[in-house]
Amino acid sequence: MVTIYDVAEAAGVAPSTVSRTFARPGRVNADTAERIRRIAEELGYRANPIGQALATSQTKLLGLMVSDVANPFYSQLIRGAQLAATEAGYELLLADSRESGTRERTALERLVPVVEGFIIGSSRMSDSALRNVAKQRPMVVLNRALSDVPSVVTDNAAGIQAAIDLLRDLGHDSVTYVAGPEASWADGMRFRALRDLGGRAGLNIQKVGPYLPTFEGGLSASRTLLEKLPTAVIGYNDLMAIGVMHGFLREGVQIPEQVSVIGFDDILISRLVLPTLTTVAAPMRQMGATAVNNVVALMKGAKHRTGEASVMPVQLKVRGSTGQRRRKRVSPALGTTMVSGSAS
Amino acid sequence: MVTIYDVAEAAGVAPSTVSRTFARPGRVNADTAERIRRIAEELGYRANPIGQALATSQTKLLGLMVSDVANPFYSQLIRGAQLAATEAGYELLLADSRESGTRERTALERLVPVVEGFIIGSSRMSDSALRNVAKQRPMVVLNRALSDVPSVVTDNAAGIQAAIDLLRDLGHDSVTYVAGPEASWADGMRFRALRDLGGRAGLNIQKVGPYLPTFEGGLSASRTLLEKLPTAVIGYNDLMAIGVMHGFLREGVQIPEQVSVIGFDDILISRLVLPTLTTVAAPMRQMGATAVNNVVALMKGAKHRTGEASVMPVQLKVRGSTGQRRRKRVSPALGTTMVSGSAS
DNA sequence: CGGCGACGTCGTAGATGGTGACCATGCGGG
DNA sequence: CCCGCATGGTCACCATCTACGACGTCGCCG
Repeated sequence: MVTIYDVAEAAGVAPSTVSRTFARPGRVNADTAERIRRIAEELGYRANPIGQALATSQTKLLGLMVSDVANPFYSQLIRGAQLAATEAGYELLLADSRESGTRERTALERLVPVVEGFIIGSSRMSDSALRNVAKQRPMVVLNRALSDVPSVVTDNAAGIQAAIDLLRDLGHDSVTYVAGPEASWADGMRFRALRDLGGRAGLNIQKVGPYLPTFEGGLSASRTLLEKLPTAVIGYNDLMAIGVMHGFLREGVQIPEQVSVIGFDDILISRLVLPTLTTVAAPMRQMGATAVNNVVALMKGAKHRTGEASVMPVQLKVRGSTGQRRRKRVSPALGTTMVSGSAS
Repeated sequence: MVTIYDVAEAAGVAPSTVSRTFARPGRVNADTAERIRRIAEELGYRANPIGQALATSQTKLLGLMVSDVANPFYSQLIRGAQLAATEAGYELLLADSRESGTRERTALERLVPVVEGFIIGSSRMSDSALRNVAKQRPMVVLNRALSDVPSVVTDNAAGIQAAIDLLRDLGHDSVTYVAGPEASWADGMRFRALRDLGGRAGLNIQKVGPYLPTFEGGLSASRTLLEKLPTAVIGYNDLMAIGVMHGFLREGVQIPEQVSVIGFDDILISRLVLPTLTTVAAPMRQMGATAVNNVVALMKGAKHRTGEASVMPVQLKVRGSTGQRRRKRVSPALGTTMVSGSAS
């Protein structure tokens, strides 16, 4: 490893001068700077980020904690965060809690001293633990509202409302929610919104779960659901909704003829399965970017206004998994009907 | 931040003693160590990884470069690498080249000084550039054989052979390969294996591409393919194969009745689309773990034997996207037939 | 019983690579 | 003549590790 000392010696200047030519150009004579730069180039000098980190306590590293890297839900989010981070001159340190609050905690403990700030996507930790971590470093949480801690969330209520409107228009009068992880804030939000808004709309709301927020989780849920055979199901996320669909199809239950299914997130697969999945889409990419930009702003000293969260708009993508209610009695209060959506 | 100096002062010992109690237990009296540990605990002391890194040049960080985080192909690989890394006491620094050799290079430049070793999945850089990087740090490449540089690859030839056998058994006499990125080593391997082994088996081999190794890439490819209407298609990876299938289905081409489609990797989606995708499965998780274990071994001083690569076995998963050839003339040389596989 | 060496324990000091506050020098202008 | 500025050197500091050496104790051997 060639250091500033090597360059300094070769150039006949003091180490600090070499440091300055890179760390604060302009602070050193243009000619000398040029010469030093050339010699550094010849010697193949690269500033050692660790030395810099120790001296300036800037690692140029941002942490991103996800609950499951393999979950396609995070694909675009990570991508968006990546882009924004690179843009801001930061590298992303990715950690995976694998749906466990404990693992999340230990991973965090290793991350925190190394990164300048971080983002926690779908935390499985308690509010207080989270608040505690936030005291140590600038941080932004995703899919969770937490006073005192800046957050980026999707408009769950709006998504649920759109889903309710669609289902009512299709003649449904009851909906079963397939719950994801109990520790997930978004899960609670979605179910409560469904219960409240759905109740207000005269819908009968049921709930099964919790299940793992994966395809397998949805598959398990379908076994329970097969006994009740609801006419409409809303899943915590797309992967689960798809698991439910597969469980139904495997048993000969027709979708959307017998059961309508709606998911959350609009991951790529939702457009690839058959029937294609109706889902509440969130701008994941922007979400990741917004989160990164918010931490960076925080690191630059921006103050977080308590209770304020970035709310990302959602959009209901009506596809092939939802359709007119056909089974059993016809709902007395029938809304305006619409064609069984199979468009994208 | 509480440092060893704070602990040392509180315990009435020299800083070096505190350092030793944590860095090399046993080198300090058991009682003193106990006392220091207790005081450190009380003060909430955590060793600063950056100071440690500077002094020992051990960052406990491993780099993992992928060509696209959003590609589900990497999901299980990343997961496997994660687990193995944690197991070995390392953290994973994930970088994304977004299918660009240039981005890969610059990202690498930022990673290299920080990590102790790294893994490059599906590199888009040249062999020489790669060899150059390998000189700086222990590294393992994935899906690429490179003398002098340890690598972990899947048995592409065996996978292709299995695909060929299946297609011949189903009565096919020509196969079109849908190529992925030109810079992908695996792509070249797969096509060459298909050309050579396929030729030997009396198959007529065509090729279209290159296309992006994504769903969209496969969709584009399908537009070209629709003109030729081959009876059998092998895609560079599952995502492309699924893209091709969708392109075909959208135009009313039936799968597998009119065209058989085979992919590579066996990503989750392959089991979820309809028809389910026949594909060459690789043990991605083990691959990630093996790669990590290999770098770690390398870092510990293990010597790499030139030309030697870890070859992961593959397995052909026959599903619903392949079937008996029906269109046009019947092949003169008909192998042993087998039922149109719709099993898992 | 005295002396010497080995060993266990811990402190001192320097090293890691880079930064930045402070200071010294020299020059030009008012 | 003095002031200010541009420039570059000196040195302390960031948090931790470690080679070396000091010191005391113990045991062994003469």
